[in-house]
Amino acid sequence: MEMRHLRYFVTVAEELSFSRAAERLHVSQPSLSSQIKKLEEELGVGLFDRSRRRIRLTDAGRLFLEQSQRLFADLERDVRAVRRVGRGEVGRLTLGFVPAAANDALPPLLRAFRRRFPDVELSMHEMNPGQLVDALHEKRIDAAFFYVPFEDPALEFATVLREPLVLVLPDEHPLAAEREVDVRALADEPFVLPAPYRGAGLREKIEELCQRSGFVPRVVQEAWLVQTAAGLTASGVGVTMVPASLQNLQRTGVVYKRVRGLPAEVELGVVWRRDEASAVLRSFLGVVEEARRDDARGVGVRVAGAQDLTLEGV
Amino acid sequence: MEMRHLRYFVTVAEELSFSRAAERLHVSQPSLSSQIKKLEEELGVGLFDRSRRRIRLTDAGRLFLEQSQRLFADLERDVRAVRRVGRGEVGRLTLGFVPAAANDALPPLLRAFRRRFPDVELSMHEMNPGQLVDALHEKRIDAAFFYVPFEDPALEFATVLREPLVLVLPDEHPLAAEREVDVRALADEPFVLPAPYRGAGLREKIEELCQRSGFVPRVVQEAWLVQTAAGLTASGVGVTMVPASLQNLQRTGVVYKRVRGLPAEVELGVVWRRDEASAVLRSFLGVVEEARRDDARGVGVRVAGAQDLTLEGV
DNA sequence: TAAAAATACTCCATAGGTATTTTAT
DNA sequence: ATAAAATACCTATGGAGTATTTTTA
Repeated sequence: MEMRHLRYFVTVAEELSFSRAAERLHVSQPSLSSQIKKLEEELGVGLFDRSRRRIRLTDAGRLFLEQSQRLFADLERDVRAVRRVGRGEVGRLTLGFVPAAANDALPPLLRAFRRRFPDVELSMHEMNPGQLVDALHEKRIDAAFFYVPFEDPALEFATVLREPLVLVLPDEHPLAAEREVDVRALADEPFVLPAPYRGAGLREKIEELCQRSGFVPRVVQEAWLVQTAAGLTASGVGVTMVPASLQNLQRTGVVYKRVRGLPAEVELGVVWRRDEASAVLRSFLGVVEEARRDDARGVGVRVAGAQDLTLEGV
Repeated sequence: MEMRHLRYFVTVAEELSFSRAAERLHVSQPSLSSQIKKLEEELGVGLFDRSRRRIRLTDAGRLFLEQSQRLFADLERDVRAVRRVGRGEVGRLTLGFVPAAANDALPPLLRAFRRRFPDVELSMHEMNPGQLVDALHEKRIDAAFFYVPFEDPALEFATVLREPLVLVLPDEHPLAAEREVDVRALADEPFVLPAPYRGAGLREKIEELCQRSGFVPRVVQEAWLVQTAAGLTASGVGVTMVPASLQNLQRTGVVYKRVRGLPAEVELGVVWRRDEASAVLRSFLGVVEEARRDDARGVGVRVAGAQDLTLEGV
């Protein structure tokens, strides 16, 4: 039995006329007759009573009409649902992120995604960068937000937010009086920095930037959260560096300073499995990409804005 | 979209291999690939992830697999139900009958029908012959039991039970002493008979039989039920004639006598609309026909049996 | 390199069309 | 007599086959 047979049958049953049904179906009346006959033969059941001039449904035909109509309704609903899943409009997306991402980058992205894809269930998981990489490999999460670049043959990334690092000093530190601090002044300072996570954390980015400025930071203390690092700085353990957006945490006892001569910025990225084909993930990456393009109008604006706010704000 | 596409898709999804699925479906692998591709194009949705050596279902494919499997299960169930209706194994059958039929003919027929077609709902309606004919024409009932032959171009009938008429006499009637009564002795007797119903009742049969014996019965009283007629006979209003099976109503005050020279029997028949094609009715008529054939082994046995029971019993 | 899917083409089964007959009112 | 469905026969679309290439592990 083919769908065609059901389509033809339903139309004839609705019209109670082969000729009219044939017209509606854009086929000839004999073709229609022949197909209905085949259907009846396959079912072994007469569906129409042709003994009178005007055909009528048999009891079996009446039942089959109901069932076929329900089948088509179900099928249409099903196809719609499948198409939505295919377009990544429904489903589940599991995201991991480092706490710093939740501060500035994530909220507008999630808001935009929720608005465009309200039927995707979001599941958010805060972890450290090492855990994020493992979770990606083990498919416990679909995408992760942490600091990039991060090289892994199985993973792919895109930059979400680019921002400069700012120096965090105890407020009674000698350099706290300066408007800007030269990077070379930091060579002998004791540093509080995040722990390294096989290349996936902020620690590696900061060390690399310092190295490009000609020194290796002397780490006296490690802290997982940048907030903790700032707290330790306030208590005088050492200086630290945080992404500019973290200045929003108006912590007392510290001052934020732009660093003159620090050559680059850190990039928060979204990372996913290269071979992942999930439509929901594609939807999400689409939203990320679009947000990135909107911001591109002012990479400057946004980054500078954050930076300015920073430097003036504290 | 055709059923073939769904069948093919389900098989590939179950096997997770085009080659194995093609084997199971008895088609070549390229045909299968091409049909699946068409399906994906029509849906606008990728159903399989072919990027790895072993194909996998996409999220949309996984959903579509579930839905297609459910569709096939539904369809199979539906077809089974339609076939049952087509064979007249389920449905509703509305029967009408004259009270006399309920006495002897109907119970074994209904019992046989119920056993063979337990899922047909039976609805029984007791009426007089005129009402039965109207109910048939107006399609309020599917078949009726009353005395035949009955000529109506729209109706068809079959004999269910053939039985002789027996004479009912008040027990102190002069003829009550005889073993058999000669039909000519009845020419001047006052008769209590059922009312005429446009040819559909017992009245016409009895009158016809008497006429063949050379007299017109003098009807002094009409009674709808033969039971009533027998009651009136007991109170001396007149004599009557009833089908032999009615003697089972061992009424006091009357005696039943075989009539010598009465040329024929009356036939209880089942009557239905000639153009009625209902499978349930066909089922019922099939059971009736089979019972008739079973009895045929002894039309004699049954009729004679009833007759003997009659004549000895009272 | 080997196994599996995709592509290129060829063929034929059958859905569909045209002309006509049959049927029911 | 007429409108509608069935029948007979022909056409051609597209499903299926064979041979081959492409892809992935």
